[in-house]
Amino acid sequence: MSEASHLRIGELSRRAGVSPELLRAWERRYDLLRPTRSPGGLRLYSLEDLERVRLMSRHIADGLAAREAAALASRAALGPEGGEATAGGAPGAALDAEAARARLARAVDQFDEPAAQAVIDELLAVATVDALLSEAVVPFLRDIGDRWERGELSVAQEHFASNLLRGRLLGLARGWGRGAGPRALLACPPGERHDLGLIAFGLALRARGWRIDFLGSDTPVESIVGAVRTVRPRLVVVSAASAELLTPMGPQLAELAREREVAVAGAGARDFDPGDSDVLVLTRDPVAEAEGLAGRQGLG
Amino acid sequence: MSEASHLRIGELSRRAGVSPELLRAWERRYDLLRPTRSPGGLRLYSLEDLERVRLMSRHIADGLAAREAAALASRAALGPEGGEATAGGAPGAALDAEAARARLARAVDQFDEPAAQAVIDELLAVATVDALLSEAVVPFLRDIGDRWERGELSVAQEHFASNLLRGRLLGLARGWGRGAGPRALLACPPGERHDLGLIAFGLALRARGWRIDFLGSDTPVESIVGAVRTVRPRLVVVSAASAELLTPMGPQLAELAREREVAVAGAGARDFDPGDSDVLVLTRDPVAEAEGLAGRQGLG
DNA sequence: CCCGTCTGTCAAGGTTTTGTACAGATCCTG
DNA sequence: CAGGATCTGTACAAAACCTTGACAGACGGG
Repeated sequence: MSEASHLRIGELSRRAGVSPELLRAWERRYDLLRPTRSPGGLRLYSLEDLERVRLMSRHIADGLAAREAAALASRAALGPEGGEATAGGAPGAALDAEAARARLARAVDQFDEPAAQAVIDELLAVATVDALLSEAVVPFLRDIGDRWERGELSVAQEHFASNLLRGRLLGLARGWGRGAGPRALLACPPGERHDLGLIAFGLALRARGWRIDFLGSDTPVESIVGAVRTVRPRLVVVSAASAELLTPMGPQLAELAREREVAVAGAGARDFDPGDSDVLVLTRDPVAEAEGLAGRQGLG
Repeated sequence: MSEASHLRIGELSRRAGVSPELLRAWERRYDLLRPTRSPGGLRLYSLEDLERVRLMSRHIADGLAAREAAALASRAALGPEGGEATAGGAPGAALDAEAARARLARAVDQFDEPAAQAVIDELLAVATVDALLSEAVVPFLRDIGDRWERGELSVAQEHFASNLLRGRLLGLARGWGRGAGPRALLACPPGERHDLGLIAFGLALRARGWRIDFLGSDTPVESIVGAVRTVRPRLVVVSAASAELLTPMGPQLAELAREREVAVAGAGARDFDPGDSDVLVLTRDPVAEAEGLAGRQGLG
C-alpha cells in the first residue's frame, strides 16, 4: 500500500491540483520531490509524492511562504505524522475544515470530481465520523444551500455535489443495519429530495450504536407506516427542508409516536408544530441530536 | 486452471474494447501479453489475457500512462495486489447471478441490509464490473420494476433497495471523473428519479476509459445545457423511465447533438422519437451500449 | 517610493510516448 | 477457392514532457 504506482507529471498535477510547471519549479527550487525517471526521461511520481504535494498546498493555503511550506512538507515525509499544527489558522483541531470546504467548493464549481474526492479523502484520513459530519458535511450543505439561494450555484453543480457526497456518505453507511442495537427508521416525506442531512443523521446515530433502516427521499406516509410495522424500530425520523411537507403527515406521526419515539428533523423541523403529540422536534445539527437521542435511550 | 479458450485477436478486441492494432502494439511495446500461436501464426489468447487487458484499460482510465499501466497489469498477474478486487479473481469463475438475485430479493423483503450487502460483496469478489452490471444489477432493477408493477413490492422496500444499491454503485464510481479519457455527461430529465440505470451506464463507460460527469436525477434541461458548456463533454446521455419525460427536451437535445454525441437511454428511450436529429437512441443494456459507443469513438 | 527577492506562469524548441493507419502477404472457414 | 480476418513492419501525428530562460506581480526593507 505504501509505494506503488508511477504517475507522470500530468496525472500528479490533476490529482494534486497543482500545475505541471509549478511542480517542476518546486522540485528545482526547493527539492520538494525527487521523482524517478522513465527510460526516456519522464518524471515518475509515487503516491507518497502526491501526499507531499498536497501537504505543501495545504501549508500554502494556511499562509506559509512556499519555501517554508516545502521545508515542512519535506520534513513530514520522514517523521511520524506530527499534529500538522496549522500555524495561525482556524480554531479547528488537526483538521482545517474551513480550508477543506473552500477547496471542495472550488472543485464543485469546476465539476472536478477527482479533486473533490481528494478533499474528502484527506478529511476522512484525519477526522472521526462525527467531526466529518459536524465540521465539514453539515456546513458544506449549508454553504450549498446559501449559494443556491443567492443564485451562485447552478442546478447542475448542486446535483453534481449532492451525488458525490451521497456516494461517499452511503459508502460510510455500509453495514449500518448490522448489529444488535435499537433500530431507527429514517425517511423523507413525499416531495422531499434532500436526503443528505438524513444520511448524516443516520451515520451519527450509527456511531452511537443504533441500527439504521434507511428509506430515503420521497417516501409516502403509508409506506413509512407499513415499514414501521415490519421493522418495529424504536425510533422513526422524518426529515424535510420545509415544514409544509411535514405538516400533512402530522396525524400519522402522532399516531406512530404513541408506541415509539418519533422525531422530525431537517430545516423544516424548525417550523413544525407537534401540537400535543409526543413527536420530537430536532433542530440542532445531526451529531448533537444523535447524541441527545442516545442519552434519552440510555445508549453510549 | 488456466483454460486456453483460444480467442483470436478480433474476439479479444470485442470483449475487451481495445482495437486489434492497439493490442498488438501493447504486446510489442510492453510485452503485456504472450499469446500462443496457431499453426498458421495467428495469436491465440486465454481468458486470463482478457482480464489483463481489462485491468490495463482500467489503469489507463485511472489516469496512468500506458507503460505504467502495463507494468501494473503484468505484475498483478502473479500476486493479488491491493485494489484489484474486480479484476483479479478467476476469470471464468461462474457467478451464480440467479441465486444471488434471489438472495438479494429476500434480503430486501425483510429490510435486511447486512444480508444484502453480503450478497453484493460476494458478487464483487468474483465478477468484473461488466458482469456485475449486466448479470446482476440490470436484471435486479428489472425484477424490482416488475414486482413493483405487480404490487408485490412496497414503496418502502423499493426505496430501501434503491438506496442500498445506489450506495454500492456510487462507491464503485469513486474517481470516475479522473483521467484523460473523453468526458461523458450523464443526467436524468426533470421528474425522473430512477438514476440507478444511469449510474450503471456510467460505470460501463468508465470501464472503457471514459471520464464521467454525473448530474443524476431530476435535472432541468437548461442546467444540462449549461453544464455542457462548462464541461464540454464528447457525449451527453439523458436517461428516463418514460418517453414522456424525454420528448419535451427533444429540441434542446437535437441542438446539443449538432456539436457532440447525444444519446437517450433508459426504458423511456424505447418510445422516444429522435425525428431527423442526430440523437442516438440506446435501448439495449448499459454494458452493450457502452461497448457500442466505445467502438463508435474508437476507444479502448 | 525604490529595489531586490520570492513565486507562479509562460514560451521556445526539441524529445518521448502512444494510438492509429497502411501495404502487401498469409491464414482460416464456408 | 473467395472473402474476411490476421500477420509483420513501418510510418505518422497528436499529446504530453523536458530544459532553459525570462518575466510580471506581490511583498518587505531601506
